Formats: sequence, structure tokens, C-alpha cells
Amino acid sequence: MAKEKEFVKEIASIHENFPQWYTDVVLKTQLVDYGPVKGTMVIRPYGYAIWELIQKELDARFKETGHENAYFPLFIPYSYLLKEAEHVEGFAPEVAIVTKAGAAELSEPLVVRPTSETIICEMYSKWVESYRDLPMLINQWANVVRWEKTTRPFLRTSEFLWQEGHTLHASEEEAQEETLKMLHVYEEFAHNVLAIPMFMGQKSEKEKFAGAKATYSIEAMMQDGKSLQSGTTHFFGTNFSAAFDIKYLDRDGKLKNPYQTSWGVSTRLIGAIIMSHGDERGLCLPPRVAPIQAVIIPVAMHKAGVKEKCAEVFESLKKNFRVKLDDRDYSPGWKFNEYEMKGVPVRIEIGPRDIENGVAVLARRDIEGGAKIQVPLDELNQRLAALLDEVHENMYNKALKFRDSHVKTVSNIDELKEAVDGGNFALTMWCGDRECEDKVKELTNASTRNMPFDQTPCGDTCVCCGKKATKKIYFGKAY
RNA sequence: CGAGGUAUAGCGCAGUUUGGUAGCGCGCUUGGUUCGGGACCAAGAGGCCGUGAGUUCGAAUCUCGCUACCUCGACCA
Repeated sequence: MAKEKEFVKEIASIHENFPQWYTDVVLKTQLVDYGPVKGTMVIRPYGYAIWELIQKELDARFKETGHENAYFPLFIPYSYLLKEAEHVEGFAPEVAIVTKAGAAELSEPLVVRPTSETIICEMYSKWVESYRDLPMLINQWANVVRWEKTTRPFLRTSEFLWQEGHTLHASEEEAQEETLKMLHVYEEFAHNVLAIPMFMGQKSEKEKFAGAKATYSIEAMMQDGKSLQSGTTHFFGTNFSAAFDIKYLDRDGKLKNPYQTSWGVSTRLIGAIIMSHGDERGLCLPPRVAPIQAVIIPVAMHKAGVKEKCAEVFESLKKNFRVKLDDRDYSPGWKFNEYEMKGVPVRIEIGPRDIENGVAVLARRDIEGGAKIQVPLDELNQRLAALLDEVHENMYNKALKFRDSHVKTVSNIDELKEAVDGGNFALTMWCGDRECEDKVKELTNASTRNMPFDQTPCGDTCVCCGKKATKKIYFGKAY
């Protein structure tokens, strides 16, 4: 028997209209609202709570790997931007510039930071004198502004929140090692906290950061088969340190430019969570960043002892979990649907029957149909902890399975087009020429995502020109 | 920035063709009955119809401009 939908439809179908589904979900679950200025978003408490948890987890990892936090100014003299040629070219089209203070014209226009390489380099040039000052390992949590043409909440907005790490190193090897180390920190975080599998690899010349020698990325596959570049790490060599005249006196008595890296992830990660795990009912949040890990819903609240028992359970759980007791005067069914839409990983139902039996009913969000289980009240703490871990594992595995089943190995342009049009990534061989990359983009609308570290060939010839291939690379349509 | 679409109560919509001063559902408030998958009854509150001009005795409705949002493309975390 066909199962009638047992939840109320407030959002577009994820299968029928993915973009509309996304917009509906972010608005209706109150993650964000639109700001009054084009392309801006208000991150509402429920969305911001996710960001705070992301920050907490990442920040711990940055500290663990020896980095310190600092804060650099929002305003950057326009002239700084001009110092690194590729960098200006990359960012000039989308920077916001302040030219006036009140009625008075400023003597030099100020850029509202689109990224902070320039101002941080300027400061580093004052702070670094000796090899003893290296490595310099600084991260900042900040907002940045890029005047994008089209915008979508979390995925591309005029202003967004991120972290940017900026490091200086005495040796090239050490800087390269840092670049890859932080990429792996991102990947580990995405796996263990967000439950999102990432493709790690190096970006092509075309796709790399303006001013970098090499850019690496983590790429996640969304459920529409498109790629979301979720984080990047950059190796600069001495491009910026030379341009900004950062010099240190080495042991050998010679003045040298240090090697540099930068790396960042942004509130876009929240978009990745939404589009990796969401379903027909709405959000499905990974337990480790879910603002509410479990919600307690009293059933037949008016009956003797129910409210009291729920409050008691709430008190016993709140020390260990982000738990919420919803004793508002809505029907239980209404609340079930509400918290499913909001992606709360576990629901705890407690009614007269349960109290009589000394149990609670637990329903998990990540499994279709809820998979309700009864748990004795005195085991709730341990069982919930285990269940949240299980939910995390299941969400990761589900995302991984989806991803792996949407990667097609291809050897020519027709296969590539068919793969990406069908909502897949195409894994293929490439000669490394920009021309072929551009041509593929033109013919299929897919761009290179990245080159995996495992370069075991899956063919000999370039997917586009048919000449000898040198790189194994993923192509995909991207956000 | 190019193509298409939308804008009326918190949300979803009707009303626009044929101009006459706004309506439905949900939600919200109050009271009561309810409560194991979006309960029910009753009584209420809430909108100068995105915005600026124009046409007209009269504009949500017709004309032009602007803005925002959505979808699809070119660029980015």
C-alpha cells in the first residue's frame, strides 16, 4: 500500500525542484532570512548556533596544530591590493570600496576585505625579522565581502563569515606540508563532525586562488550531483612575501622571503550540510553540529505526572547533551513534524504509557520512518550517546554511498557529458592543458573539481584532445 | 551581468483579462474541550495590494521607471 505522506508539506520536493527545496528549507527552518541589502543574509539563531559549533570544533583543531587567533582590520588601503598582480586581477571585480567618510572624500579609497592576504602580509613584513620569528601561524575568524553577481544563502552571499589561516615558513617543504596538513584537518573535520565525505585534491591552474602557486580543495557532492567547493588551502611560495617585502635574516646570514600559505572555510559549510543530508522532510543535521541533539516531546501533557517526568528527564540529559524540552501547547504530531523539518537528530517521546513502563520512545531523524525504539529511562544517557554516534556514522555512510554511486569513470567527452548531465562527477584523465579544460566547460558546463592525490591512471589519453594524459581529475558541475 | 518569472495580512494564494477602494486557507490572540504523527468549537486581531511617477472623477487592476526575490546561464568560499 502506498504510504500517504505522514508529514505536512511546507517545502518543495527535493526530487522535483532541488533549488526551491534548498531555499524553502533555509527559510522555513529559520536558519537565515534575507537582509535588506541585495545578496546579504541574516543568520538567525538556529543557523548561527550551527556556525558556533563548527567554529568550536575547527578552532580546537587549529589550536591543536599550533595556530593562534588574531584579528586584522576590515578596511584595507586600496594600494595594498595592487601589490600582487594576479591577486588584484582576481579580486578587483568584486571588491566593495569605501571612498567617503561622512561628506568628506577619503584621501585613499579603502577596500572592504574580500580576503586578508594583503593586510596580513603588510603586518607580517613588520613582525618578521629573524628565522626565530618563524613559523608564523595565525588564524582569524572574520567576515569578508565579495560583491557577487548572483547570490544564495550560505552558498554565495555578498558578505559571509569564515576563518582564514595565514602562515609563514622558513622552508618551502614546511609550507607545503602546512598546506596539506590543513587540508587534511578540513577533511577530518568534515568526516567526523559534519558527516560529509570530501574529495581532496589539487585544483587546476585555472581554478586556483588568485596569487597562489598551488590550491587544494575539499569538494563535496550535493544530492543534485553538483559539487560544492567546501574549503581551500593555498601554497603561495614566496609570491606574496616578495610582493610585500617580508624578509627574515636566516642562520646563514642571508636575507630571505619566507614561504607562505593560507587556508579557509566559510559559512558555506552550512550549505554543504543542508544539501548533503537533507531529504523530503527538510533538514537532517549531523549530531555533532546540531544545535538541538535531542528534543523531548511530552505526550498527553495534561495527564498527571507527564510534565514532571519530562522535566526530570530534561534535567538528567542536559548536562551531557544539547537537549530541548518542548512543552508548548501544540499537539505531539505537530511537534514531530516541526522537529523533523528542523533536522533534530533524535526525538524523545514521553507519555503516560511510557512512564508506566519506565521507558521513553526514541525516534531517529536519519532513517526513513523514524525507527522508534523504547529505552528504559535509567539508561537514557548512555543510550542516547551511543545513538547519536550511530546516527553520525549512518549519515556519513549514506552520503558516502550516494557519492560513490555518482562518480563515473569516463574516457571521452561524450561519456563525460552524459555523466555530468546525469548528476554525476566524472573521473577521467586530462592532458593538463587549459584549452581542454575550457573546451570541456564549454561543451558540458562542467569544470575541473580537483586532482586526487592517488594519481593511479584510469586511462592513457586526455578526455578532450585524446593526446597523452598526465593528470587524473574530477569534472563536475559546481555551485 | 544576460534570459525568463514573481511581488496582495506572518506564510501560501485568489482578485488584475472587463478600473468602483480587498478576500480565502493556514498561522496569530482569547476562552473551552483535546493530546501516541500537523486536533476541534466559539469569538477576535491583522493589509493605504513592493516602490516612484503617469492616465482617470476613481487604480491592487491600465502605462512607464525602479527595487527585491526565484529559476536558468557567465564568476567565487
